[in-house]
Amino acid sequence: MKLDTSLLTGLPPFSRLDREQIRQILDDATSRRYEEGATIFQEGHDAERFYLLLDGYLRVIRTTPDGEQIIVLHISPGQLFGIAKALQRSTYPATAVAAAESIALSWPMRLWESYVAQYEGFATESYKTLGQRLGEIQTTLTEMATQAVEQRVAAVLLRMTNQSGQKTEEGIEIGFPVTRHNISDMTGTTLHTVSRLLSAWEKDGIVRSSRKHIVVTDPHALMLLSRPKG
DNA sequence: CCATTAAATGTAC
DNA sequence: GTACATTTAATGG
Repeated sequence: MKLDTSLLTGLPPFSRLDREQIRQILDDATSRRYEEGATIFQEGHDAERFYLLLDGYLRVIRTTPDGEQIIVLHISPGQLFGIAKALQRSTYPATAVAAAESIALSWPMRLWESYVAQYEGFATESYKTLGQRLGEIQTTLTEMATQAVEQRVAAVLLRMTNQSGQKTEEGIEIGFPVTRHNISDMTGTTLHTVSRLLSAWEKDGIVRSSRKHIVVTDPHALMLLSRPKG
């Protein structure tokens, strides 16, 4: 399939490139669709390709030695992922799973160096998003270590609405399917506690939820809940 | 305050 | 009907 150059034109890693350069990059790329729940690549496997998410949402997961899954972060459309080379790694540091049906472009990892060398701004923009992710991971870890469960869950809901929120009549809806179990993986608690919190918040008119689907109807109230005390 | 256990109810395929 | 999501109560650290 011939891909349109408008797919990449506005995106940070390619923002300083002209149409012809983008055309070349797209001709190197493979486009693929992933079902909800499909694994794009696995932690520890050889990093053969790097990716750009065009549509959908991904969960990036790490598995602890005792088999527990931690959701490290989410990837939104327009972001590069699986860029192991930027981390000086030859294997993927985490597993990427499609949280919703998704479409991603990918390139052979050997092109990474050539893009970095050849295209102005590609490296700096990529490292910028990498740095932003590290910051996000760090604040998540700090929250996990210092804040109570209720505050962590509130913070995670807010982060997901910021990353993928879509306005509806009711409020802001998280743009991909999320289960209580997913949220418990993100916050280091249990699905039961998440269920109780969401039920309580629903009664207070802060959220509205159904199966795999959450709408935040009162973001300000959640913001207050994400802060200690209260 | 929160995890665990267990049981019941919903909901999608 | 099966499988999975969600809720709720009970119990204990």
